[in-house]
Amino acid sequence: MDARQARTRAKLLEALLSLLEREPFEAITVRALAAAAGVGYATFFRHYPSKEALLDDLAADEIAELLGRAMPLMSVKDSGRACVALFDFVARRKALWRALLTGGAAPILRAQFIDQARAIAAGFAGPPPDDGCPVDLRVTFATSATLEIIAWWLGQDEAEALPTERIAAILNRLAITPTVGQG
Amino acid sequence: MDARQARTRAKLLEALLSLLEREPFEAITVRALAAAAGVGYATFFRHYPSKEALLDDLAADEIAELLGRAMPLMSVKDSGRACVALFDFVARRKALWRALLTGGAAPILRAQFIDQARAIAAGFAGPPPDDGCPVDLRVTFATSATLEIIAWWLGQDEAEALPTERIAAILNRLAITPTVGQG
DNA sequence: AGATTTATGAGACACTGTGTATCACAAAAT
DNA sequence: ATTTTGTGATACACAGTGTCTCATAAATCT
Repeated sequence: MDARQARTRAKLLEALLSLLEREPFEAITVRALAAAAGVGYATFFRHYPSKEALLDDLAADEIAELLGRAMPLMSVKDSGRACVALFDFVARRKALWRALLTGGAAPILRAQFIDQARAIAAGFAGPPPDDGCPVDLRVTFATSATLEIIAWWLGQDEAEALPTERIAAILNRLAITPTVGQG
Repeated sequence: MDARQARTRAKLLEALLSLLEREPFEAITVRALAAAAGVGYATFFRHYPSKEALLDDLAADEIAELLGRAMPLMSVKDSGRACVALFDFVARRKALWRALLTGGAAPILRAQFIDQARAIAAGFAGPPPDDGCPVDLRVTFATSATLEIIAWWLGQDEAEALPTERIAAILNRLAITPTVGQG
């Protein structure tokens, strides 16, 4: 009887996704979540030990897909293109990412996403420059710029489109160059 | 009878500071806090409506002092110097800032600090460039680089000193220049 | 189809943490 | 010395988590 289990889990994931469009993660109680999924309260704990575990499950899917899209671009020496890929990906579930990345909502997942973005940036930034700085500021910049632009965009109206190509050009010029500064 | 009240509040602030060195903000219960301060549980609520209010109080002091130090430097067109001022300030209470800025510990205060740092950076960055990018990436970079370096340093041993002058030079060259890129 | 697993729904329960109210006591102020 | 006011201790209502039990419905197997 795996079909029923899978269906219940799908209902729970869907319910969380739906509730996240209206309220932050912390404000969602397991009872409300179960009710929204049309599932018994105790049933929830038969599938996930806690609310966070459900979020992790959701995030794992999301991040796995993110990796699948960004990875093929990591060999290309074009940071802007990878950022555009990130934008495109996030755009597909704008409401979800708004809930996840803005506000002090879900620091767990936000930290996960930042780590992921950092790893991607580091991947195609290559070895760090020997400029005496303890952290690779090129990676710092690529990551923070990407996140900041996404955050800005998440706050805009639905209609607003990202000026992705222009941003890509700026990032390519600024952030990921063989050496920091005038290169 | 103001002296007693002030003393109690001081005890509470001190206790929070002390507890933050051992556990994240969320893990600290009001009961433990009151006990650590040698104060009755209900007494806490006579001074602060919630745990967050106490944190806000602590943050307000901290940020006010931060402003007093960084403000005088905002007219100077030297981002590195302001960053060094930030470093020096954070260094005075390393344990506190480690608890506040690292991990997913206290997103509220972390967000406050980031906003503050952003405002400072924007102050001496001047008007944003008209490069079509919706956010001022110079500010983004100055803020994130400063935070990242601080975060790195907070993870180091006590003895480790920040290479402030070198970082200042890098920041001056990279981030806050009249126009983005090759200037 | 009928018997047997197995997931589910409903509700009760213990536990923890928050925030409020009460009362007696101690420390100030007059 | 008396009044005022902050404090400590305790009890309480409330909300949310995670566990448990039991009857029921669904899926699997013969």
